[in-house]
Amino acid sequence: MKTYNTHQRKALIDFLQAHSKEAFTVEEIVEKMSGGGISQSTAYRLMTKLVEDGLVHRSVKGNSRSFVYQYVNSEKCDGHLHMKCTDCGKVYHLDHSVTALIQNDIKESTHFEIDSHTMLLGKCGNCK
Amino acid sequence: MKTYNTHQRKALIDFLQAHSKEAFTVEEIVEKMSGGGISQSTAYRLMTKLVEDGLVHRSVKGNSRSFVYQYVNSEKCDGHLHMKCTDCGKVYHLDHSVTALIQNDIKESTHFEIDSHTMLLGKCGNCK
DNA sequence: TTGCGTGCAAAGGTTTTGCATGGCA
DNA sequence: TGCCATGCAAAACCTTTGCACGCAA
Repeated sequence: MKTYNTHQRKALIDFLQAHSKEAFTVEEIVEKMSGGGISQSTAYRLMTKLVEDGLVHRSVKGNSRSFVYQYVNSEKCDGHLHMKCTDCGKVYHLDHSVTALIQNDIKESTHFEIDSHTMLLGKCGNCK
Repeated sequence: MKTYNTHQRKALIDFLQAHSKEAFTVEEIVEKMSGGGISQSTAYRLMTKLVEDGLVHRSVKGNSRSFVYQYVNSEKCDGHLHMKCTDCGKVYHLDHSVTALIQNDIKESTHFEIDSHTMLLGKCGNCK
């Protein structure tokens, strides 16, 4: 199955990369990309693929039954921990230094080696 | 607002407690409780309350847009983090002191408050 | 007896899909 | 030119809600 590099696909990836510190619903993406011209169904179809490819992370938005998407290239995320806000779904990256600090705390007391796929859950500064 | 201890409520909690190592969709719960006689709408309404009350944990089922529910009384798990070995699957509990250390590390650098539902992934001392 | 809880069926919101058309390689 | 991607609208899916009745306290 070939994958065409269409205008919509390029525009969507550009948008997500440019706002990689935010998490959006598909509705928001379509709205904010109104200049980029992408339909809702295409957006849904592309998001599914991007999630499968590990370029985008999907999480539940608050207590709703909709999802938010965020550009989080899993290849580039090795070596540091991530935190996900259980309210807004946004994913944050922890510094390597803090990651190392935590890994050491745990290793010293338990001999357990946490890996960086761990997603720390909680509430971010904006949602508290 | 009073809370009546109805037959349906009792039966639902009994069921979830008895299967606290499994996670179910509401559909599955209604089906498996067919003897217990609970309607889907009541099940949804009760699950919402039990999640709010911290007796039940809700998570997304795979890639679907439905949720699974599991009895995980947060009172008994609060205050410390959990680690799951990706090799043997065993879940370990971190000491309060180490938990606090980690929570502080993160809070100081990011204002993010991690909660104890977080499951730290990695390899335990036995599996390395 | 009071008023919250329940069940049914209908509504609601989000995501997926069928089909004809468009456009990349 | 061949075939995947797109857009539209309709369908599907899961969950929530309105309403009348039932039942716990």
